[in-house]
Amino acid sequence: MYDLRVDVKPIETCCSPVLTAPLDEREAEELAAAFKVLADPARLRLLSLVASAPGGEACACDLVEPVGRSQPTVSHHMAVLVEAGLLEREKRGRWAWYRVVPERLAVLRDALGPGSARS
Amino acid sequence: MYDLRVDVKPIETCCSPVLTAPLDEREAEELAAAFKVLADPARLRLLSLVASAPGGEACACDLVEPVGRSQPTVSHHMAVLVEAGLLEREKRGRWAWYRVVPERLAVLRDALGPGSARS
DNA sequence: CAAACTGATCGACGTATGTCAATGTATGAT
DNA sequence: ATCATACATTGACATACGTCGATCAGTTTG
Repeated sequence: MYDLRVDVKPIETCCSPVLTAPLDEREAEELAAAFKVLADPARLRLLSLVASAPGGEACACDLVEPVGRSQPTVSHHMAVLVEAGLLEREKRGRWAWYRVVPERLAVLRDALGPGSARS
Repeated sequence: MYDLRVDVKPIETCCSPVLTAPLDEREAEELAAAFKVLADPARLRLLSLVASAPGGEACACDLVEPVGRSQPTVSHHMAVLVEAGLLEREKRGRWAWYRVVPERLAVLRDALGPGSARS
């Protein structure tokens, strides 16, 4: 069950904070599906690799080696991240370039509660 | 593999933001394990039920029916949440009372990036 | 002590998921 | 056209995980 299109369209429309009110089953399933995407080491590493790449974008060809997985596995995870709205893919020639969608991460962060008191 | 004690002791010591620098395999595994705990609808509902309970605490006996799972399943999920440091358990007589540990959730939220600009 | 109740543990089962090798499919170069 | 490259897709496999029924353990009441 990899149909993790967690409502990628309305990027602000999701998930009241977990601590505010009891979630119903539907809300909980959506939020859980979103967190499931982040609940894998390879995907977290790929996400952070793209995020910290020069220019904010990274070529898939530069991800396979640092993440230590096979090329098909990387391709699989990138597809999951794109489908979840956390990454954008742009194909240039025979290369695939990825960029993070920070607003999407922000939605998940906000679901964990009110903004933190950062120093 | 339910050994999800994601370093429950040093509650502030975890996980540089995903977008800041590339995560190594170890960091990624820890963060992924933490998110995995949140990546289940039943656990999210239990968490939100406890969070929004009067007095900030809830008895396990009041969670089984609203979450729509069997008693053993609820007990299992509560154990996972406690082990991850997201909940505290206190046994009173034959009842088990749970309280959320907001600092723990804050750590995960911060891992998703800098504090958001809430309106 | 016996009975009742709350919650934890165990065992089993079905499904989901991460991984890779093999293969397919565009795109660019010779 | 032919070949090489970059990435996606497929198939298979092992493991992880959510779920429940049955049972166990501790506590309170009669």
